[in-house]
Amino acid sequence: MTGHSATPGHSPTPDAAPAPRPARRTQRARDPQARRAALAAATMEIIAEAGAGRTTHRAVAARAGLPLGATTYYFPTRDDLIAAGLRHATERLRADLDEWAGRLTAAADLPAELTELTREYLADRRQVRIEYELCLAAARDATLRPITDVWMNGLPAILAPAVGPDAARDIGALLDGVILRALVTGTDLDAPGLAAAIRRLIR
Amino acid sequence: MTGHSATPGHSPTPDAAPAPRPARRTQRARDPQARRAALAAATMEIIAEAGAGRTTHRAVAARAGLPLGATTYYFPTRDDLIAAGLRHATERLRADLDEWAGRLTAAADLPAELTELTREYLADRRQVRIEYELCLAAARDATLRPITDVWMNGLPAILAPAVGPDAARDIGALLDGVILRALVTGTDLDAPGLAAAIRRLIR
DNA sequence: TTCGTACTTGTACGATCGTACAAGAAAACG
DNA sequence: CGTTTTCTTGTACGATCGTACAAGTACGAA
Repeated sequence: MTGHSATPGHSPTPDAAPAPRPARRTQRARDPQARRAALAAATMEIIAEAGAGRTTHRAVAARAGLPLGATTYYFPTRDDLIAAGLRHATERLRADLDEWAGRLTAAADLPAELTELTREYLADRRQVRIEYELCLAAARDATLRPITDVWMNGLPAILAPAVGPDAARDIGALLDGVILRALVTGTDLDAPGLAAAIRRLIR
Repeated sequence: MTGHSATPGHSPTPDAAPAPRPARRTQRARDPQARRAALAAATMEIIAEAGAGRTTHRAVAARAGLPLGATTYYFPTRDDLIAAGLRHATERLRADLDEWAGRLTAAADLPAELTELTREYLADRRQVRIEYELCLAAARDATLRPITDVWMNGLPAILAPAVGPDAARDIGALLDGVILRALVTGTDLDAPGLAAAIRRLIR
């Protein structure tokens, strides 16, 4: 994070001499809800790129194109900021899972369809990284655990009606591991191998 | 990381006035190799507790009971420090895996023994956290990937002779996922469920 | 023993951080 | 309309960071 580009249009000299004539200030149109969402989305991106531990108010502000004060107004502490970014990521995951539920219930060959969905999920490694960043953050900070509920139980809940609760849980764990390995090695998914493993777990 | 305890016995006033009389300085006995190892071990601990992104030279120095300059002498940049900590963690993992290999080849019931080993591995959550911290760091920085080799291929290599390469890989991924889920939820392992899943993956 | 190298330690500098806050502008409300 | 509240923005402060370095000590080679 050496030398992050300056936020355009803001104070050119942060710690300068106090100007006795403040003059007029321009503000943009207000939309607090959208602003909060934009900040959460920007935070999510920074977490994916730099990691939760290296995510700062200033980096988020620069990414969102907003002044520093905007981040601290909506998320006063760094913990607030991180939590918002992670929560935003799980909301996106929830949306993905809704699509998964639809395609899986309509699929003739469930293991094949699940494998294909995994392949598509792996296309955006940045998104995947955040999920694991969330896991690590939750492992360290128990107050974040409610956010991980979607991640932990989302897929098993979808699969359980079709394959039973035990197999659903096993497949969920298997997918977590497979995705993690693809993430670390940077390699593509071994689709036939995954489909075969899923079939074995079903029975 | 607010208010980390001061390193004992060192400079009481870091940025003080320059003393014209430096007086005598005491140094402890030298053992560069041991020092490097102690620093790597301390780094590993800090990574487990604070995360790789929040690991600093100063925190490591304080943990090791050494002056700041000791950390920057052996690991000049932060990246060097993190890499050393992660490498140290994989060396410890390698030692664990050697024990795993012995017990697994001697086991009458491989799935049961593997489940028991996993249960024991989960006893030290700090160690587990580092492994996943390593995964995330490697996912972001490709130069760290060689360090992850033990983690990725260690267990499958042990299992392959007994169950074949495909099942070995699947079981490795399943275990990664199961461990991750236990880490995040903070719950204990579902031993019977895991053993059953392993058996299904073997055939 | 002398010398050179490797190591130790304390200190320093500039950058960046979390967080706080005052001054103003928009919107909500009466 | 005026007032109150909410939001915006720029700026500031003290702490901590990565990194560099000079001065000094231990130790192996000669």
